[in-house]
Amino acid sequence: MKNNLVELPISTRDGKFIARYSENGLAELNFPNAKAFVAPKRSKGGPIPARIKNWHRVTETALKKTLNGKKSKLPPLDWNGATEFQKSVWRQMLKISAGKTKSYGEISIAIGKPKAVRAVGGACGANPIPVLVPCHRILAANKKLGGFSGGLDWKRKLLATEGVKLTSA
DNA sequence: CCCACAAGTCGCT
DNA sequence: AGCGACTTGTGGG
Repeated sequence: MKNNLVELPISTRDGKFIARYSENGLAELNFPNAKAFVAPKRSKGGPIPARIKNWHRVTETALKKTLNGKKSKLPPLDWNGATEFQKSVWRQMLKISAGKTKSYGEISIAIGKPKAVRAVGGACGANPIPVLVPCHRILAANKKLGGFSGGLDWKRKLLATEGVKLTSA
């Protein structure tokens, strides 16, 4: 498997995100995780293909708008290697509009496997593109916050920005 | 209210 | 093959 991903930073008021692009589109987006943060080494000397620059521009706009609770056009997403199950889950998440939420249970029903709630949680955690693929809009059954692999702080902040009310916790 | 348990699916060891 | 993961519903103390 070739790992020719191009890394590009995106500076926002919430920190610097790292976007990774493959030949097919946006493959990964990372939170400005202060600790595990590694300075992006943009494709060793190689020039960045024009289409990637173009995607990056779209990604940057989309990310900033999303951080402001607005929806926006997304760049092509490269779900390379993902299983059909995961893609189904992520597709459902993309349908959630800003300010709205769904539960893991609702997602599992939407993909025709009402009992696969736990698997949905797993797929969520495996989501390589947080924020743009709104895994943060997925709440536990009774509108509880649930968990978030990118850090609960982010989930809270993102939901607060979108005006979502949480039942508790 | 809090704890324990089981169930469907994926990915890592 | 076994276990944990961003869960959920049920049962008991």
